[in-house]
Amino acid sequence: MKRPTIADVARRAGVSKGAVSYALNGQRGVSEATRQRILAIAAEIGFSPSSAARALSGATAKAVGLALCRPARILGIEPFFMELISGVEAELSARSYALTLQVVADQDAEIAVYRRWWAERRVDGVFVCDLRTEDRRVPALEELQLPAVVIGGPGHTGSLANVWSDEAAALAETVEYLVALGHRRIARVGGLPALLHTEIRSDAFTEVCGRLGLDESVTVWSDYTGEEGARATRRLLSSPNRPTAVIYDNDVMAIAGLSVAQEMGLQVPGDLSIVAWDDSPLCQLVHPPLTALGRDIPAYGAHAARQLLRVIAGEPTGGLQDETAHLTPRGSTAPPRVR
Amino acid sequence: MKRPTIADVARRAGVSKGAVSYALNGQRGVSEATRQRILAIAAEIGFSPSSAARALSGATAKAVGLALCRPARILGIEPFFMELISGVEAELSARSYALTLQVVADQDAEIAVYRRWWAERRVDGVFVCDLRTEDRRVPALEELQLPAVVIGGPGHTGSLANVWSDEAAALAETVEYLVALGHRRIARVGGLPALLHTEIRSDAFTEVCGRLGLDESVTVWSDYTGEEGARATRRLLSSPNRPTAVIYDNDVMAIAGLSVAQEMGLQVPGDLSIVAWDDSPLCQLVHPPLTALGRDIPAYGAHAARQLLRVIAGEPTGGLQDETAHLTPRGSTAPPRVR
DNA sequence: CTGAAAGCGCTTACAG
DNA sequence: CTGAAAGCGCTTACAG
Repeated sequence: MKRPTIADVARRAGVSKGAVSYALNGQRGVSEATRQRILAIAAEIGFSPSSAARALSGATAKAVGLALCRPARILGIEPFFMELISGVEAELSARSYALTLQVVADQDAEIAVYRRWWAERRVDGVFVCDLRTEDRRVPALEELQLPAVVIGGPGHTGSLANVWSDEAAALAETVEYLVALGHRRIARVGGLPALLHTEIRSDAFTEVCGRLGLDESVTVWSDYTGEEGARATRRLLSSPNRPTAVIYDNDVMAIAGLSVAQEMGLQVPGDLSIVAWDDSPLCQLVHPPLTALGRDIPAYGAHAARQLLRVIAGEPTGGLQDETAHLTPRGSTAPPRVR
Repeated sequence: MKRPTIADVARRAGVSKGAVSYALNGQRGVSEATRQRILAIAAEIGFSPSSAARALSGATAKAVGLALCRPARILGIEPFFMELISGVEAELSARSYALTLQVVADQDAEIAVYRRWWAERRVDGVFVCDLRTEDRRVPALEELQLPAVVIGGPGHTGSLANVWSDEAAALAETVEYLVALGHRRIARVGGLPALLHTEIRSDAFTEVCGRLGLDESVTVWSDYTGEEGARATRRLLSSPNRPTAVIYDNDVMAIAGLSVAQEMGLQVPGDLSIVAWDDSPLCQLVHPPLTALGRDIPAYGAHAARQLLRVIAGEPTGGLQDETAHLTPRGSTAPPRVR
């Protein structure tokens, strides 16, 4: 089946190829009546302009890129990324932009992908996830002048636009809630320490614990996997002065932690309260359902996409603060049982 | 920063653009020494051929498409898709192919996306997921002559190539294992009935239960969500002659089912054995860990990608059978407690 | 083995 | 408001 070209449309409409181009792109240069006739013919013969030809003529590629730097099993189990992608996609496809996805092994590979995409003119811009405090991707993208939006922050984004959520405030709210329930020994199982948002949460945890005089608070580090979350929980619950509440940096580790508590014969929430960051349907699958910090991740992705299209269009764009995660109390938190 | 073009490389190397093209694409027409010199210069100035120009010149777009027809929250919670994508991606990027992702609302929208991709020459081929018994996408793709690989089957794929796994055998093995443990009343919580693989599993379930004389077997339908899985489980466990074992069509429903059993005061596995399809890290997060049917999903994706590249290359390609899921017994299955 | 040239299908100044 | 034409950066027959 031969694909229709702009020449086919022009011939049928009895106009020049230029006129068809103007009509399709909503440019002035054709009368409204002609435009309508051209659009009708294009629809009739199923014409869509070749993205290659369009990109080559200096117009945009109508595609943006997302590189993900996580192993397959983590990508699979974390609902976060797929929800983010869904939201990004919804916004992009409404504007006829395609999303190009690439899984990379490390930052160097990711930067190489950006360079290739740029050289190939394959994308008009990119999203940057999992920002680090010293992130080499930021200067690399600045040097390429490839439009980019960082999904994260605030801070450490150089001259790049970003969308972010106030993680410090969400963490403080959580600790205050646990203290209000009567907890004093609160632990936190953190995610990868190299990630900026982990650092932001850690600093906030230290700050709020200091402010509230919780001198037995402790943070242990993990990597977002269930295995590590379970191990960290075992360590915490084996200490002589074990915590009465644990805040986990993601849902997967929280569920693993719940399982460990049950395995060690502890009642949740009687002996141990559990809070999960990243509220997802997973949190309501377990028994008891987990108290969790959640926000609308597809919307976050949609906002990032809108922001990136703005950068690509050359509009002035800076940082955009998204909603702060809110706490949904469920069965996994309660006042500590007196021992 | 100006992007280097093939002309820049040609000028530096003192050869024609054609020679550079031949050198880059491994074609005959340049001496080996010249080829090496050209490649070195290309690497030095960071040249990658414009994908747009390349696609326009009749070469391939070096991109393939994947349309996903599931709502955001299901995509997020099912590890299957992200693991599949990881595997697809690994294979594609090794061959310098990009993956274009689009989330669609229904089959009509998906077909429209295929038509647009085809008209735009945006992709060289596509993957088809979630095959149905009467699937309109198959004739649509045949008509477009857009290279495609169905991830699913066997059967109902028309003239399209496919990769598939023997779900019937895996189901039979599971039922036989439960019967060997002493179970006679086995129930199944199925996924969406419109999907071919659900039908294949259902037919296999009926067949094996008939063969083994399990006349109290029952299947209830669900939609892969935890909510529906929980509801189906409540219904099953409330019946006077409740099953002693339940097989779930995905991990999420199985975890929800475990939670419902615990909530109803039943011991797992003493009062109820549970088997999950789609073994994923989730199955090991809960207590007890779930006996599950698993296989290597990233590898499945990689095989699908290799198959699609073969179709694109015009090589003869038919159906490719992937490994059959195998049962990993864990703590959620045991002989039924005598009542 | 190498070079000059046509052509892919668009967009966009430039004339009319 | 419309048409003819150049040009984007490649690939690939066609001559030499």
